[in-house]
Amino acid sequence: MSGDPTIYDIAARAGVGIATVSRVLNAHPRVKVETRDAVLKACADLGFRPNRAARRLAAGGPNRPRVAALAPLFATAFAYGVTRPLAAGLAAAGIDLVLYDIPDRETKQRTLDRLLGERACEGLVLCSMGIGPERAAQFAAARIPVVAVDHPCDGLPAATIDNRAAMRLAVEVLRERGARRIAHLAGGDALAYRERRAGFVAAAGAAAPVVPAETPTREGGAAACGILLDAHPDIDAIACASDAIAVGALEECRRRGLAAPDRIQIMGFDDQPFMDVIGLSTVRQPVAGFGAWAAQAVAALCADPGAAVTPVLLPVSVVERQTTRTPAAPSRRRGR
Amino acid sequence: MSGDPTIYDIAARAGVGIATVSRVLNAHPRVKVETRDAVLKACADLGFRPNRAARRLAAGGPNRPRVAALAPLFATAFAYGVTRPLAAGLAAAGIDLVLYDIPDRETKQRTLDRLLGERACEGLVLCSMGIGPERAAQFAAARIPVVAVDHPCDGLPAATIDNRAAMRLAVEVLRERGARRIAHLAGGDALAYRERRAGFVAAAGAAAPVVPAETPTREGGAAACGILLDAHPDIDAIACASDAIAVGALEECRRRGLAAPDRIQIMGFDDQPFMDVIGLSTVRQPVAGFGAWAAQAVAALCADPGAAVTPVLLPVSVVERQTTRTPAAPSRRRGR
DNA sequence: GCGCGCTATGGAAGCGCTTCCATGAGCGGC
DNA sequence: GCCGCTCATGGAAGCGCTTCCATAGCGCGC
Repeated sequence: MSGDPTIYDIAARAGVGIATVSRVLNAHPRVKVETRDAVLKACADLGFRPNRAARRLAAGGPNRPRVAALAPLFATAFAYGVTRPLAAGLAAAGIDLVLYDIPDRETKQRTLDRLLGERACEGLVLCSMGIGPERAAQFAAARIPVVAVDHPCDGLPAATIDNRAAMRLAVEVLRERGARRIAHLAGGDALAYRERRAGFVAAAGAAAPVVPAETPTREGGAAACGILLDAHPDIDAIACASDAIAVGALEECRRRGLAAPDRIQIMGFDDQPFMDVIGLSTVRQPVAGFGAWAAQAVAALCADPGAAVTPVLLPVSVVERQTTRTPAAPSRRRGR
Repeated sequence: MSGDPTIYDIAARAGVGIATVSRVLNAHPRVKVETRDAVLKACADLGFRPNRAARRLAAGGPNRPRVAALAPLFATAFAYGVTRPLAAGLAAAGIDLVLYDIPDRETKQRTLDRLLGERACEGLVLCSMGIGPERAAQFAAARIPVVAVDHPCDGLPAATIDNRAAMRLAVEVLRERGARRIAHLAGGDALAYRERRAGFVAAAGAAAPVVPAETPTREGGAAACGILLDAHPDIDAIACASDAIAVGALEECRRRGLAAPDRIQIMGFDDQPFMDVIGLSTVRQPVAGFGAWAAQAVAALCADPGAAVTPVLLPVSVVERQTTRTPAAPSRRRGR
């Protein structure tokens, strides 16, 4: 009786057989009320908690394959677009999807540990996050295929966008719309943000101002925009690392009386819901494409661990709205 | 060998013992390469898929309690606010959270069936959805506590808001801001939408126009708003059943050249992210309160099935922004 | 050439539960 | 008052896997 109590402990304490305990726990008829109460009391006394694994094993039932998806589900609306097609694709392949919200690094590690330790899944989708080589090796050893989305990861098949090129495109569009002094509001240390920053520097030159936002949020964007404008009042366009940052910047500009797009143009990144209402021009991410690719890739790998899954680079496009100037030509979108 | 293959089948086919099969599957060292390959080949040939439950049972390890949360995770940003505090509260109680996205009725039933059949959780949180009495009985029989949030459900402890009163409050605020002819853009058949509609009718009178949106989305809102304005051009305020509907209505009004709030006032419901940027006045839901309550309630019930959990009615407040007129008094918010 | 230690492997004992089957007790009808 | 029933219950056999322990084979040193 060291460790958690089992039905044997309950049976002993209630003075009945284990079969009876099982009947009580499963709400079978044909158990005398007093027996039932005695068992229930014993359960309560001992703090009994049936073992899920044992129940499932004994009860039989199908052993459906399961894939876990880790993502910062509620940090932005990014998961909106990714998760739906992922769930749909996996359901079509007869695979269950379990979602884990990963707000921070520590949660990520804990979740991965648990997934590995409990052998809780047959496949893994990593959204907007990477794992180290040791982790990858652990999953390989456990024969659990892993695919990544929105974040490349050494040795893992991944669907990504070319963040550098995307940011270069953003700068190009701003230039074509008449911008002369373009600045960048960068995100944090995450790979995607670093790449966007590198893309900006490549396109706008090392001399162009770059201010990192404390956090990739509206507040962070507003604060960074304030710093930027104080230091470089002549800026006439800002390419931002995310929509949230861009909205913060837009608010800060409005606060200072700088009209967009006439006095200053602003470009976001992501194209989250409602950005069209806000009128933010932005770089649109292929979120649904990420989800669909991940579903297909992980399903293939689950079915056959040796399957060849090709990494893909999904296209982005610039959606021009009210925070950039109207193009001379009639086209409203630029793809790449 | 009827049914799924087991390690015995693999062992037989590869001409080895089951212990060796297990070693291969768990990447133990000390297995000759050729033996390993033979086992792997047998696995591939037979389409072997280890049984998760058996692995966990045999491997031992902790049997952490687990709560499942069902919600339309990605329909709106509602889950943003609910899930975070829910996850945090459960983590503090040592309980794992598993999220299930429920886009439609069928998925709900399928998920509940599976949860019940696989005894996959020790507790359930229902977000924005109800279950029938038979379902509730099934969970009661399985001794799985269920709590509801944002949607009352017979016999289940729930955290809700008073949708009727909330909508009445919205109408009152609009009136105080000078509205004379107030209309309602209703949502669908969901209980919350029906109650909001009833609250509107109670406050505005049976003669006040009500147009149901085909879907509680921007598109649905815009279309319904068009119908409303065609039929009642003299409307000077719209109380909407959701923010999405309100944004659609706002867009439609702009399209028709009706300025908000001067010509027409618009009130949303929810206070989703970015509504402040859009400037939408709206009824704010206590989303974080829902999550926190659910965590505490279900944790208490898991620990002690007999625990007394009191249903709560959480307060809502009206957040006045740019789609309603500036109040004469300096206060910007009204609570209830 | 024999024994030792090491490696690769098989056998078997559970993990905690569900459930089939058997047992015993109580009970109405003849 | 005995027989055949039904009802409540206990015993034991797995569910498919991991892992401890034992065993067989083998190369090496003396």
